[in-house]
Amino acid sequence: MSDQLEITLDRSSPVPLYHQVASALEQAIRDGTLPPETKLENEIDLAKRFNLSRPTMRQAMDQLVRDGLVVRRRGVGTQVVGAPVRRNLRLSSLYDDLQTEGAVQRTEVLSLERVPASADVAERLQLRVGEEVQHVVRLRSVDERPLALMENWVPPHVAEFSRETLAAGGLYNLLRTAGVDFRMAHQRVGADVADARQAKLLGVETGDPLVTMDRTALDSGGRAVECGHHLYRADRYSFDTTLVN
Amino acid sequence: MSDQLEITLDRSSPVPLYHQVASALEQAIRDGTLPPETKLENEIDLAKRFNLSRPTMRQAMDQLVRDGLVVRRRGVGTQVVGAPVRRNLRLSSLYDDLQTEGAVQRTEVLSLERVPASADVAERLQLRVGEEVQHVVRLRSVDERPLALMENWVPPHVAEFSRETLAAGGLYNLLRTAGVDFRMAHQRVGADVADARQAKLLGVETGDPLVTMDRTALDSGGRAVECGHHLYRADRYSFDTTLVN
DNA sequence: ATTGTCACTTTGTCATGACATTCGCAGGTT
DNA sequence: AACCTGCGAATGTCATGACAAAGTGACAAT
Repeated sequence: MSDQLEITLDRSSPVPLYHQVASALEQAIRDGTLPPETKLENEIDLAKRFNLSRPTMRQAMDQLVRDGLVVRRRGVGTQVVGAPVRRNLRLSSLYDDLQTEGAVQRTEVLSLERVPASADVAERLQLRVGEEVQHVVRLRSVDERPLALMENWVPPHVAEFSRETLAAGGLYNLLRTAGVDFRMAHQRVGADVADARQAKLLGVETGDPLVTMDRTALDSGGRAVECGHHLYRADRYSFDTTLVN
Repeated sequence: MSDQLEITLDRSSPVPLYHQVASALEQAIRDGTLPPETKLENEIDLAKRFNLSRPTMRQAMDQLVRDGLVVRRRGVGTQVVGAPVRRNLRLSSLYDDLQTEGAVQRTEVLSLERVPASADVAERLQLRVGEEVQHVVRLRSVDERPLALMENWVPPHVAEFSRETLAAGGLYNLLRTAGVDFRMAHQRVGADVADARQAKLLGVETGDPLVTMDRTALDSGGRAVECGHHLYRADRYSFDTTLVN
């Protein structure tokens, strides 16, 4: 019921107050300071406690709700969810995801060339069929074990890159430093089985299951700047999501 | 740039204003009234036009951003995204998803029994291992072609059901009428290959790829009320998501 | 014992006002 | 011609205030 949370807010920081509060609460929930089923104080009192207005407090709670950490009920209050929460999918690309988990990863560029856009790629990137695009195939390994076979297409007017820069920083980082700022991605997850070539590269047997992911990334102008078709070893990767009403 | 949108708001309706506006705009975008790349009016003027306050207008825009329909840039404005947008994943269960698309579907209950909870199920439903749960296996077909093999577990204290009610309305509808109100679900999507039994039921060959989905649904109290392990034919089903910064 | 009513609490919705931050552009300076 | 500066425009953040709707529990009436 009551919580002796110690949250210090920095009003001069460029990071918004609602985000500071939400992050602090998220951490408190994840590290057990606020155990599952805990009933939080009401919004008004919480806002008062942190010297915030209620809209700001609500904005923080909204974020927690969207991330699947708490549940709100009108007339009742806000509770920490009962089931353990997995970390959610983000628009950060696999590279960041793994890096933050402290794993040692390596990316090998298998191929980098300019090709005419296929009908599928042209449609996803809003180009004309046959227009030239950069095509890169990479193999990503974690702890020296292959994990993902990634195929991506980028229009030349978005950015140009080389094998070296690609292997070093990950595609998204590279594009970001080239001035592209991602805002959004549409993503489709499915399944397939490995053919002989894919199996050899990924270190599995032909016919083993693979998770497929097709992603189209959009920049802040709403234009498609990159699309990709990725294959993951099904025994070592899956996609988590939280759905909220 | 300018838009001659005809949106009529019903201030006496129980559905919130921001939702009315967001739905109207979403439809305008999907049906082409607001084509891709269109620059919307600024928030202030839009709010004025609909006789709304700016926070309410912003709340509507927020929803469009989360659904991946528009992109906002500070100092610039709001644009409809350039790439075609697929409809997003919702907490509605497959039954509703397909029903709204007008397909003819049939659900066959293959098995319905009470079993002791396995370690995995117990953890997902926050029960003790060995505690009794209802276990149901269903085969869902669309247009007489099998699509999904679904295995679900529900604690007895949540709801009781029979083969008839299950086949009729879908699991989520059934639980809803039993007084359960879903708020949230955690979901993991992966891949596997069909074994002989699964292949026979789904009408594919042994070794064909399947999309796997493990979902745990929570009610408004944040307690787990249902979990499931589903298998979908990879050639006929996949999961779409929109990721937003 | 059941039902209905009422008060209270808490979240949901909406309005108004203010200032900060960022982007794009025009115009002037070097 | 290139660079810098300042201005306007648009979204981002935050505060205050108010009422609505829904759940909970106590109490009274049937």
